[in-house]
Amino acid sequence: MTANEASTAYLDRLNDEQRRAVAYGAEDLLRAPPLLIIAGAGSGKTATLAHRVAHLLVNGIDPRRLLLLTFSRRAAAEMIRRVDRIAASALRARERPIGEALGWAGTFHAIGARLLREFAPQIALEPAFTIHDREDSADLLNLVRHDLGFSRTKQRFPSKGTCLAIYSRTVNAQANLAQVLGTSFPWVAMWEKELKQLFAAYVEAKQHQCVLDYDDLLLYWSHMMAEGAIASEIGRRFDHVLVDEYQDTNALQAAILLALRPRGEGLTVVGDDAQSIYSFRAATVRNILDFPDHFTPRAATVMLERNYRSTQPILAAANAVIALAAERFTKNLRSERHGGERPRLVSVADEAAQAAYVVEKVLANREAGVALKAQAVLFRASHHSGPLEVELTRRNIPFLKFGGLKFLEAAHVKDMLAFLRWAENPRDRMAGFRVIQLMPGCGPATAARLLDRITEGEPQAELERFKPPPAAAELWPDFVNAVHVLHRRDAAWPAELDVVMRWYEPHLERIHDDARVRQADLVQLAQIAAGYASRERFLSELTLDPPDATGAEAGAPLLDEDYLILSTIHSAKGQEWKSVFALNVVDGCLPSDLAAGTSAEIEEERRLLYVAMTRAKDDLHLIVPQRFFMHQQRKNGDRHVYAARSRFIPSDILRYFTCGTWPAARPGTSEGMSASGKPVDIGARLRRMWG
DNA sequence: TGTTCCGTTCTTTTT
DNA sequence: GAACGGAACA
Repeated sequence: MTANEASTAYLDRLNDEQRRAVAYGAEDLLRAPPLLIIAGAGSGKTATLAHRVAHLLVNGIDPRRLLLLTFSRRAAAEMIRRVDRIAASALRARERPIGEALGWAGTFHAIGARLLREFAPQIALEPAFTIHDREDSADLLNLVRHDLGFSRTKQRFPSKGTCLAIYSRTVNAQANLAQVLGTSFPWVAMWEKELKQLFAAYVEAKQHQCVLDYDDLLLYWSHMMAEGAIASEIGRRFDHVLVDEYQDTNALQAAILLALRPRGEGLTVVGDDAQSIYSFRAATVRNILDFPDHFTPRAATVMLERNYRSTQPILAAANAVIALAAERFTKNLRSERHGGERPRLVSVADEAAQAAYVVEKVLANREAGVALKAQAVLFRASHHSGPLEVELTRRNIPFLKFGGLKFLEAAHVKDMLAFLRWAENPRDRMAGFRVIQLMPGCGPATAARLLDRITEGEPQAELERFKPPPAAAELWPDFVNAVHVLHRRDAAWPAELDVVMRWYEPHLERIHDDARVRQADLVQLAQIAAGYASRERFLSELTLDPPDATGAEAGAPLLDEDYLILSTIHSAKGQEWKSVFALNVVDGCLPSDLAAGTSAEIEEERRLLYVAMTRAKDDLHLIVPQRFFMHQQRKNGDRHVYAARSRFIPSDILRYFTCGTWPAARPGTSEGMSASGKPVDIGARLRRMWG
């Protein structure tokens, strides 16, 4: 079908700038010059990108020749859904959803993994490689650190987590170690020589074990793109490459992209520098700023500055917050939605009162017809929602929490996955190391000894021949048997998971007192597993796209029900809700005092608050607990800390907010609810005199 | 020699 | 609340 037969009514729904972005390069869509779209919060960014994709498809671009790089799997799925809808209205007589044929949509890491498996033979890589998540990588690094004797140094050597962070930043920022230590980790700079040695040994260990970590997926891909023949083969596969959330990509990802489209033809990137919140992952705003100048002639830029999401007062407050940023590149957004109330800045006594406030307002909203799903509670760190979760559970309010992935980090889930990964790749030493130590009486030394034998000899024979410690003798045959069943692939997928589960059950009960609770997680794991075609797909995709939400009741699928959204601000990116509550808008939480080191870090925290505020459509509440609980204060132990309103909301922008305390001091005021018998908080009033 | 247990330390955000 | 390191125990 050609464009002439298709309806272009979808273009009429867009504003001028959006339409320009969507139809850019119309003269010759196969050689469209590079395009940068700067899309402010709520400016219809996703819609614009989806329209551009649909527009390309409607105009005859083959969906299989389109590469769509998104920030998360969720974003990719949403994009495909929208493209389908738009294309459907344009191509009336279509047979099946055209978006489904968009085979190449996903994160940089997921696409990298897929290309690497395919091109493995050409780059001397074992195609059955397994992928280490962050914890696995840190554990392996720790083992290597031990072997090199760095765990027994006189002065304290950086922890495994710090080592991994240094390694990761060096790789992703494409910088050298000394540079990274100097700017980001000055307190461990004296270990440069040892770190270099450690990383060399780490790389060797990974290669020996046929495992790749997250960074390797990009690093191998990038090196593969340096090989002219392979690079042009991969580049030729795609007519168009579109990248979402470009402000949160790093130097390595930019290098891959440029290698993929050296002249920029068919390249579209979308982002907003005011929403860059991933510099801790080495993302750099330079990618988006320098993009136009990478090409001759320069890439075209389209700015989307009309906000369709938030009411004018909400946007005015958000603009006021971001206007105080030290450095900005985009102008203030204009709201297309007039009327509405100013956002509320609410003082509450402590975190318990904060939870009570949220629950009360959320329920009131629901009474007024706003579904729970249309309301979200956002916070800086995953554990900030703890007291609220308790309160929601107590009052039987269902919720879904995004961010702070605890499901895959739970020991029992990791145990099961390690068993599967070890079967998939017997050289994956970390997996085997973990599994063997589940047997009673087997510690690190026994596990290492057995793994050495397995690597040297015939794995199955060595496993049978091995003389286990007395404590493990009884359970040993079952163990050997389970390993063999999986290794020989006697049971089909996902039945293999049952085999592992049957083997694991007695160990679960022996190791954990709360085995029953954990058992429920494993049932959920089995449900997830059933959705994947093979063991290999399950393992890779679970590592790269972990389930990002956890519910109140483990396992209960909440699909049709209504539920409140809880989310870290990071995980809330790209989303919107009618009502938004931001927790702990106090110094120490936002900005987090862990990120208050450099001014660049502070600026990123400011953008975080901006991102949180711009998620709201109609109704926004920023909550300021006067007192909150801190764990393990240095020397003094746990204690309550008196907090101040976030420095990102100084007095001179308070006029953009409706300020108040809750519960209200006197009945009959605008906030007046349940003031029954509460003491009048004179102190709070006095503080407000200066607020 | 290797495992388990106990006390101490530190706790962000995520592919 | 878990993760690490050292000490007691098999």
